[in-house]
Amino acid sequence: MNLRDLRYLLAVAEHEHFGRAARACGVSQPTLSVQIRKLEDVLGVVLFERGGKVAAPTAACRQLLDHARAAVTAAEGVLATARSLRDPLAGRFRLGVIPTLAPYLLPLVFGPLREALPSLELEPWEDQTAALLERLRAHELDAVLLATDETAPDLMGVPLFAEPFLAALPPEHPLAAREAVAETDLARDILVLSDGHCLRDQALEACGQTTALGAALRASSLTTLLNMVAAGYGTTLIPGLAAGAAQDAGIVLRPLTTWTGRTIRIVWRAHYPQRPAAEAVGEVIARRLRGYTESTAATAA
Amino acid sequence: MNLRDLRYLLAVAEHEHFGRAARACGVSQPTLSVQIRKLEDVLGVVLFERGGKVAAPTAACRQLLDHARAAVTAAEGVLATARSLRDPLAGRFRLGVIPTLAPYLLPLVFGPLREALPSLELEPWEDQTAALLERLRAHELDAVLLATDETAPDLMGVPLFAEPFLAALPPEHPLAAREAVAETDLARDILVLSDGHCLRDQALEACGQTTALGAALRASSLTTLLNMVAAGYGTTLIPGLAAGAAQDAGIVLRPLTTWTGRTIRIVWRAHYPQRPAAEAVGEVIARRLRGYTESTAATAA
DNA sequence: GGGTCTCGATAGGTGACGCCTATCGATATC
DNA sequence: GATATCGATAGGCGTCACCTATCGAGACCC
Repeated sequence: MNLRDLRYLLAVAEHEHFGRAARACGVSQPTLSVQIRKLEDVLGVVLFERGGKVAAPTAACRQLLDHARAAVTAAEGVLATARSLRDPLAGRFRLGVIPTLAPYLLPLVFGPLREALPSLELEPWEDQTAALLERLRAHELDAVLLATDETAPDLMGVPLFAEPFLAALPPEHPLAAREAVAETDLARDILVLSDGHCLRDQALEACGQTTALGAALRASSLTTLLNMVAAGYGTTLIPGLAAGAAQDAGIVLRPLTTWTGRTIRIVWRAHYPQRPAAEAVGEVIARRLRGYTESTAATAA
Repeated sequence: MNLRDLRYLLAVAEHEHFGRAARACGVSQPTLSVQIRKLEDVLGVVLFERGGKVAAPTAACRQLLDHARAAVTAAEGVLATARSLRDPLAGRFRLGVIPTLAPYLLPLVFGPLREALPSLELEPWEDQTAALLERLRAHELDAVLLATDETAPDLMGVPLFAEPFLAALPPEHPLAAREAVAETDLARDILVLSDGHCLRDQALEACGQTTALGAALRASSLTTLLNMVAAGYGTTLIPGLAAGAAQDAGIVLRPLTTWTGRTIRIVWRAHYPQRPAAEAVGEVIARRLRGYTESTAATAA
């Protein structure tokens, strides 16, 4: 049994006439006769009483019509839904973003994304790199924004923009008097985020060390870290996009004497079929941040 | 797009694996790969993300699954319903019966019919011959029980039993003293049913006349007629199966000197596809009435 | 790190079947 | 009785779903 057969069944039942039903179906009358006959054989039920003025649906046929109609309607639902899903730049797009980037980047790019990709429903998800990659591989995210460089054979991605690090100092800190700060100068009293944040490792590496002040001071969020710096507990490196938040917290920012920073990439599964969507999202973000990267690079120079 | 394609779609989505889904569908893995690929082309949507450990349904695919499931379920509903309707001796059977027969025959045959054809839901419909034939031709009845002999090219039927006529007399009527009554003796004061009842014409014909007592006395039902006879307004001919009711009304019954009666037939449309059901119903009625016809014939003789 | 296994895609061949046109037989209509 | 209509049948044809065999990519494992 076939969807086509059911369509034929419905047509003949509606027109009560093989010829007209055939015309409605766009086939010849013999075709319809044969197919209905086969359907009757398959079902083991006589569907129409022929020979009178009309081809009258039998009682059995009438009992089947509702099911047949439901099947045809559902099948058309498949086609209609598929048509509405056809645009790869439409639908839900779950984007993972690391916590040291999300609060500062998303407000900048939400507007441009909505404007450039109006049918794409962006659903941000904030988590640390490892968790994001796990969810990405589990098909629970469509793409992620990362600040690390590692590659994997099952993933691919493109860099979007370079984000400089800035020295964050309490106003009364001796280094605050300088125009620019050397990373190694921060090493003495640098505060870092807790384990799992990629920014933690990057800040430590920039300062040329692998341990920082006591674990008790490890902040679990960048906001906490900024507040701790503002309170005079130490210094830190913050990503450039967080500059506004840092200044709001009463922190002095200084560029580093040699440019240091991280590169933000968008990453997706190698087999991800909606690659155009991921690339489009990345493109919008990169375009929005293009001017920013150049200006901060100029400031740091 | 095809029901088969939707079944394949559901299978792959469920197993998240082409090979296992193919085994579940009873086809080879290449078949499934090709068909899914074609379905993706038709829908314009990528359904599965291949290449990882599993063939993961895409977001678009998941949105289509409900529709696909509904279509497949409805199609299976068609098959299941058809299976339950396959027995031609099952289902609703609308049987038209003339009013001078129905009240006396149906109580006799209901039991045997239910016993012999337990899956047949008998739905009686009582009306006069012309109305019954109209409904029969309009497919609103499956068969009718008639007492007339006319045939039509679009109808067919078989005789079931012969029903004798009996003279119905008021107890004080002069003819009540005789063993048997001649039809012509009844002619003087015979009462008949109103227009449209076949029994009216048959009674008049048996008496060799075309008009009866004044139109005002024409009864619209056999029960009324019997009550009028019992009240002494005149005589009449009644069909044998109504004998019990007539005696209950206090009427004297006498056989006719020469056998006279009507033949009850079951009639259906020539193209009626459930002919076996009609024949089976007729057969049960005929068998139930076989002894009856012989015994009354003996009585009359 | 090269052999092995698994998975899905591809190639080529085959049979089934849905479709067509032409025609028939039956029935209704004039 | 001639004509028109309706559904069934016959014969031919092209598509397509299916198969087996094979490939290429990726994971796994001594």
